[in-house]
Amino acid sequence: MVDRKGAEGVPAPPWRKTRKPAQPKRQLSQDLIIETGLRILDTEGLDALSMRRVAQELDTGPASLYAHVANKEELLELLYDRVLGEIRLPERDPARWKEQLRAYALEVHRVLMAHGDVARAALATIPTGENSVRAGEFIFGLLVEAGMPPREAAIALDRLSLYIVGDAYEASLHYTRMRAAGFTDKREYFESWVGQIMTYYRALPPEQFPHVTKHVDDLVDAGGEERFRYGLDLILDGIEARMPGKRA
Amino acid sequence: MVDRKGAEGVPAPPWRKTRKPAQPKRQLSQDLIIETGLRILDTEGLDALSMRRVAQELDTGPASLYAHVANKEELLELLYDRVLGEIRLPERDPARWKEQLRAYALEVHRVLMAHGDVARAALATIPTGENSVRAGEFIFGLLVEAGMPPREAAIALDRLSLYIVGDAYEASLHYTRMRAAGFTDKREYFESWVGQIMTYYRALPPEQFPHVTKHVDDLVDAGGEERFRYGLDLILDGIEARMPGKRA
DNA sequence: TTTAGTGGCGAACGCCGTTCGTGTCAAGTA
DNA sequence: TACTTGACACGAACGGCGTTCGCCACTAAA
Repeated sequence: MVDRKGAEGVPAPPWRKTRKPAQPKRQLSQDLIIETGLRILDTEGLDALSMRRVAQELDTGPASLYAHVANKEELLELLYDRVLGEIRLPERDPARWKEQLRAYALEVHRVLMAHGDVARAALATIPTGENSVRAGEFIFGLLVEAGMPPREAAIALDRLSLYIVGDAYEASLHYTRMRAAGFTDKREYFESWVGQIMTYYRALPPEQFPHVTKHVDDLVDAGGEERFRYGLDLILDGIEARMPGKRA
Repeated sequence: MVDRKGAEGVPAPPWRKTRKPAQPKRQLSQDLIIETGLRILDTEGLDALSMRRVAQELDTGPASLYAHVANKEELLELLYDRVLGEIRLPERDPARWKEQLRAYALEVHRVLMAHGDVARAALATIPTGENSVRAGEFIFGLLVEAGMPPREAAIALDRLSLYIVGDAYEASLHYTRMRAAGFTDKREYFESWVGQIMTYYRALPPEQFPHVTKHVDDLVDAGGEERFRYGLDLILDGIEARMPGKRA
């Protein structure tokens, strides 16, 4: 009551707790919470994303968040959909469905990877957000318009999504593990952790595991992007083979 | 020091706490802990699997477990490998590699599903346990002996594993969600939860989402096993197309 | 000026994983 | 037989979590 703008020049008496520094305390809102959550997710990872942490960032207590967000799970869903909002979809062209499907998959993968840990929140969710519906309409429509029976197109969409998110999820686990171990450099982490595994594999009895022991390097090599593309093409080729009108 | 066997006839003074009832207190061991953990995982799900819960089941405090298990993560890895121990592998026959690969995938999937939630622990792990190495040797050897270059076989193995575990993981999330919502019957859950989603989808503006709104039933139908097989065949066909010696 | 209503949030509840220091007892040694 | 030693067991506590309850300060209406 006493702290008014005009009094700013005079220091407040020290016994009066500065309850609210003159600033009008910017309003909480779901949007603000989401943005803050996303920032934490990007810079500190999913494990650091607690309601308390978000509240702290907003200079308040955790209880305040529950007026705008039902619970943590809902917050994660909102975060996921926010991230999905970053994917850009081209004009649909059923004649080039395979090409477009591939580009879409790579785009989603890219976006998920760009937000390190969000995939870990994603897999735990059944997508109902606006942006994920939009993406669903794109893919599903593409396949249907290319001639695939709707039921089959639905399954194909589901499998493709599972693959994309699953891969991103796995990658984010490595990322998390790396951070937990205190590494900041990918190369360092790789050499430390993966090195251990390689040593272990090499120490296995060769008569019992001839192939594994002989090709440790190939097995253990992370090579993320290449692996993702390989599996993606596996799936796309499979879909193509099942597409009616294809030589069949 | 005072409680001796000979004094058993005399009731202990009430102020002396009966520290240890005569029973020799069966020994803790890593194996016992794993079995207990697995039982909890099967009957109550991953969310109920805490160190405290395991300890309670063993009539002790959580601290006691740490003598046999480094931490919770290690316990989960051990649980996962224990479950993998249940998969049965046939004699390897490279001539029938595709058939065997398919059977293997279905077997692993079956075992993971049988232990409801274990897949949720699995995806968070880089497999180093004895049983997972054994499985790896089987698949990898099969592909290599069928003529696939080792590097490619390694990637194929990786992608296939990701798919299997990813699908089981997703299924276990539904399972968990179902339990959390208090349903015990699959049908009930399906109709309640999935029904909501269908209502939501149907309420979307048709001009913006023509395909999704028209085929809600196909999109939302869970149909787990069928979907898994569809994606599996997608992948296997893709691998076959890349197998040297195939017409190619 | 009083009142009613509402959003913000401090404090607390009951969980969690993990650690520390002590208690207990069996086996080995004198 | 008496003592020492070492390994195991574990109560208690630490610092974190998600979530709820009920009060408080404030605004808008009367």
